[in-house]
Amino acid sequence: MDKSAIADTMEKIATLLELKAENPFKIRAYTNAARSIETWGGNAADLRDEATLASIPGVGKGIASVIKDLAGTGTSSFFETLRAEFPPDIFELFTLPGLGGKKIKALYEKLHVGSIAQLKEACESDRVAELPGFGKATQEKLCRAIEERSKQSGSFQLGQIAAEAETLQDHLRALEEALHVCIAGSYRRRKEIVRDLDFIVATNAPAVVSKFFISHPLVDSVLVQGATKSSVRLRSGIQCDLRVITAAEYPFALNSFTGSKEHNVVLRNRALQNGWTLNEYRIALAPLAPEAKKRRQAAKEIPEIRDEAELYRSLGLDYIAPELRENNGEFEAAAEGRLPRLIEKENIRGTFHCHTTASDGRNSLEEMADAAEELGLQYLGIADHSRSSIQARGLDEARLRVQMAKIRGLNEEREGFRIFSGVECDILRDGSLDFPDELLAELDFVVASVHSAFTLPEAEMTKRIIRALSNPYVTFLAHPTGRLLLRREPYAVDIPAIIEAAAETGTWIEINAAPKRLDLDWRWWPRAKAQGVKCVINPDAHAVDRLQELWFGIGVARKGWLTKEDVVNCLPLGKIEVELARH
DNA sequence: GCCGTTTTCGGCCCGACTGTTTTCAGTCG
Repeated sequence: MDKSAIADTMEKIATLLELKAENPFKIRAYTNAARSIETWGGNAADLRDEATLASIPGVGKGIASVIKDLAGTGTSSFFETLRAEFPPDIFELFTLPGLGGKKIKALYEKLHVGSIAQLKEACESDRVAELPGFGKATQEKLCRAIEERSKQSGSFQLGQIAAEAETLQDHLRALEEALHVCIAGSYRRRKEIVRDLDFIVATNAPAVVSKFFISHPLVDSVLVQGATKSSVRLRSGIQCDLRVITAAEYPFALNSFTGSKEHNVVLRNRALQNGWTLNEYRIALAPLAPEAKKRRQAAKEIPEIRDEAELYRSLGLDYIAPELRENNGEFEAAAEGRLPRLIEKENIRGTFHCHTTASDGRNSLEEMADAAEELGLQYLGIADHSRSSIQARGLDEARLRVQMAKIRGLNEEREGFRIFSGVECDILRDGSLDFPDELLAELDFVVASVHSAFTLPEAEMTKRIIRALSNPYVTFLAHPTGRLLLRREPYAVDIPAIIEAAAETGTWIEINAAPKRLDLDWRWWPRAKAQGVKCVINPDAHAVDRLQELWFGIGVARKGWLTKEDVVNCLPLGKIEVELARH
C-alpha cells in the first residue's frame, strides 16, 4: 500500500469512528496521523519499520500498529472490523455539505440510509424531516446539495480559479471602505488543489463590504449571510467565503484563516504555553480556571501586534511564510532561526521546456522567445516533442535539425537574450531514449519524460526512468510522476529511488509549473534538496500566454522549502551556459 | 489515541452560522 492509500485509510478510520460517536480526540488522532503520513517525506516501505513509525509526529503505539499492518499486508483487521459495521457507500454522505458524523449516524440508525441514493429517496418521501434534530429546511437543503453535487466535484486546480480569485480581490481592494484585503486559506498557502477561497477584509463598514461581495457579478448564488461572515458560490463553481473584521483584528484573522488547521493548532498551543489564548480576533490572557493557577504565574505580558511577523515574534518564532504553514517542521525551524530564505518570483532568470508550432505548441519559435523576453527573462529553452510522441506531432531527426539551425540564426540576431536548443525526448518502455546519443550530444539540453506505457509495474517504471537518467546527455527529468491533478493518478514509481539516481548522476528534476501537473510535488522537495538534487522550474508552455504559469511553479518550490540556490533557472545567462556545458 | 521546559494523567484551538431548539447541537473552517 502506498503512502496516500495509507493516509486515506486512516481518514476512513476517523470517519468510521465518528459514526460510532467515539471520543472526538481519538478521532482527531487518526485524522492527524493521516495528515502526518501524507506530508512525511519518506518511503512507504519504511512504514513497516517500528523505529521509523515512532519518529513520525502524531503516530503513537496504537496507530503505529495499524499503519504497520497496512504498509506490510495492505490491510488491517482493526479497519476491516470497523468497516464491516456500515454499508460501503456511507463515506459518500460525508461529502454533502451540512452532513457530519452525528446526522449521518441518525440517518443510518433510524432510516437505514447508507448512500446518497438512499438519502435522496428518504428526502423525497419526507421521512428525513421527521427525524429529531432535522426538519423541513434541512431536508430541502440536502436535496439541493445532492443536485449540486452531480454538477461539480468541489475541488479545483489552483490555476483554474486563480484569475477569478485575483479579479475579485482587485475589485475588493478598489473599494474605498476596504482597508486591507487578502485571499487567505489554501490559496495563500499555494496548495495545488483548493476547495474554497477565503477573503479577509478589514473595514469600518462591514455591511457595505458584505453587500458588495454577495452582489458581485462573479457570484452565482449566496450560501450564507451573516454580520461577519458570508459565503457565495462563484460562476466557476468554487465556494468563496468572506470574513469582515476591523483593521486591528486583521493580522489575527489573516493568520487564522490562512491556516493550515494543523498549523493553527500548534500556534494556539504555543500561545497557551505563554498563558495566552489566540483566536481570529486577538491574542489575550487565557481565562483562568480555578485549577489553572500555574497558568496565571506563567502568563507573560502581551506585546502589541500589528502584523503577522509581530504575531510570530511574540511567540518566539521567525516569520513563517504562508507556503510553509503545514505543520511540517516549520515551527522547529522558526524557533531555531533556520528557516530557509525561500525563492521568489523575481529570482527566476530564464526557463526551459517550452513548445512551439514545430510540435504541439500554438506559437512560433519567435513568438515564444519574444514573450519570454517581455517577461524579463534572459533565456528560453525550447524542447519540442520527439518522434515517438505521434499524438503531439513529435519531431524526427530532420525536423529537429531544421529547428536547431533556426535557433542558431535567431540567437545571432538577439543581444542579451538566448534561446537554448533542446528536445523533450520520450523515455521508451525499456528506458532507452527516443533519439541516438550522437544527436542528443549536439543539443544545448535534453529533457527526458514518460509519455507512454503508464501502467508498468512500479519496479519496472522505476528502472525505466533510472536508466534514462543515467544517460549523460539527459539534463533533467520532466513531470516525474505524470499525474494530471483531479484527472489522472500518477503512475506507479519509486520517487525516493528516482531522487537518489538524480543525485548520483547530477540530473536536475523539474517542477512542471502547469497548474494541471505541479509535478514533482512539493512534498518530495525537502528530501531531494537534502540529497543535493537541483530543481528546474518550467511552465511546459504550449502558448505564449502560458509562460506566466511559471508563477505556480514558484509556489510549489516555496512549499518545498527551496531557495534560489536550489533552482538552476535562477542562474543568470552566463552562469547557466557554463552549467549546461558541464552537462 | 497522542503527548509532556508544568505533566506518564488529564488535557486536547476556537468561533460563526444555521436550524432546531426554548438554550443549544451540529457543522464547518
